[in-house]
Amino acid sequence: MTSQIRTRFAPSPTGFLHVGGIRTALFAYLVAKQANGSFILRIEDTDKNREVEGSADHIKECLKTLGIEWDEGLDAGGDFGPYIQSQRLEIYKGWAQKLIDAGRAYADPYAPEEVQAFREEAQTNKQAFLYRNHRPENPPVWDGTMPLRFKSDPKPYEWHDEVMGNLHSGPEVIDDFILIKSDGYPTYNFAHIVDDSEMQVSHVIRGQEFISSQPNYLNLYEALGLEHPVFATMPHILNEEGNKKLGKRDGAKDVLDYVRDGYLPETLLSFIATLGWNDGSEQEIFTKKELIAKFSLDRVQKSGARFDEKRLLWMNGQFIRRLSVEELEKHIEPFWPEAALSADEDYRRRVLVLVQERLKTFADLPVLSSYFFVEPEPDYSLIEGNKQLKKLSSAEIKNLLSNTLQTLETTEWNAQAIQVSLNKLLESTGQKPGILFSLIRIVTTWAPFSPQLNETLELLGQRKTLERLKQAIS
RNA sequence: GGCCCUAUCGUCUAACGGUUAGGACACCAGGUUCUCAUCCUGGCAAUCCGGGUUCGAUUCCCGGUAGGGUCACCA
Repeated sequence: MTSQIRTRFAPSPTGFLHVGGIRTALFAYLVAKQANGSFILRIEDTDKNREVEGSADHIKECLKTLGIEWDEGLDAGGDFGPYIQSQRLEIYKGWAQKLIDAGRAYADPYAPEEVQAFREEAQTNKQAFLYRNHRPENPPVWDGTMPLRFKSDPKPYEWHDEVMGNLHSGPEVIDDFILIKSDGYPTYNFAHIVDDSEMQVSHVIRGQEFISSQPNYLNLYEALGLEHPVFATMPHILNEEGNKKLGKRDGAKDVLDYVRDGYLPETLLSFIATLGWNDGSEQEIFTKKELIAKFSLDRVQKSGARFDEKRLLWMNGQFIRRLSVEELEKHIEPFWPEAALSADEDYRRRVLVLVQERLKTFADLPVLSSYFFVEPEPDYSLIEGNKQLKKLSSAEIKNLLSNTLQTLETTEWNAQAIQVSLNKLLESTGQKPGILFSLIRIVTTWAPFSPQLNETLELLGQRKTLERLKQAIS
């Protein structure tokens, strides 16, 4: 008998997937993969009011984009389907009937307003609300039109959590929660336990918001006669201010937005994994392969971590620099400036090589490369704003540029020869590189920054270089 | 308010009783014959507070404080 590791990611289709959700998915994925187990994708669509059209597809796309692939569940099949909760209603009813038969579930006869009144009363008394304080003595037979509640058996619990360690609670947190709503759909509290059991999930990995209902789940597992899986609770990812969990309102972005903004999926993976986890070494950046090999739940931080975009940006630069030209070309495809699209492929590749180490995100490409493809608009503020150049008279500038023009006209056009010529110019004009090179750089690119001068000119080509010099002189 | 969880540089974190409390991001300064970026060097910067336990506490215990979660016919 093998005890296979089976983890799942079970989002509800209520909108986009932000980094917090992705991290939970990633960790569940890593736990499964490193043990040669299965990672399951299940959709928890038991709240039809909150359901957002198309979110399931979107969730799938996010996971695929980041390379978090599921072995079982949506689109992947498996022996424990269906993997969409709304298609499993009969299964939940079956389990619910068992509880009714065992006297562990009963119909909730109150009108919503009545329950609300109980709740407010508790609030007034500054107490936590417990439905079971109002448990009806002779509940009606459940006919499906009323909510079905769990008849709990309050008691203290101690349990282990792979991330949080040993946790405990008193009987006062156990309550008669709803198993099946009056619309016939099960609640998360009921459905996930049934599903995890039926799907033989070995590790339940989820966010911190469920930690306080854990004792209730434990109580239900007992009533159902089920062994509970291993639990692992992930701390929240906090917003930039660090004062609450990351959510849409804090401008939490869709993971795919980061990809659209020029971040590599690999960066996102490494960044998200190291938000609250490290392997104990001083390694800062991990590939997916390394994560699968090195990840462990017991090294996940217990406290929430803030999402630091600066670090993400740095990390993306690191990943971009590791890319081969071919990989870079593939990823950067959608980011080329308009004018580059008609340019020669080989030429574009050479531009890429030149700017690669300057890219923090792919979105930086246009600023970094446009002057290779279109004639730049002269921007004299670049000269006037330069501490050294602004001291020169326009006659002096023209003179320097004329000398440059003359020299470069007879220069063999490769980076090395260009550098030799530039060095000669330094000597003949008696100028410092800070003046001469800056000047040439500016009038040939009209950009605030560019790669090394000789390489820039080489790639720009002799014809364009000379043209731009002439234009600057006239 | 009840219950639960958490607490190391600004940020992400390392140190499972003994370290000058380490690394990374960010920031600052310098270097790489020009800019920007990269890269290199250096700098700034932390154990929430108070009690214990101990020869010795970032580490263990207790109490504060602060932050977070939860108390739905949401997940």
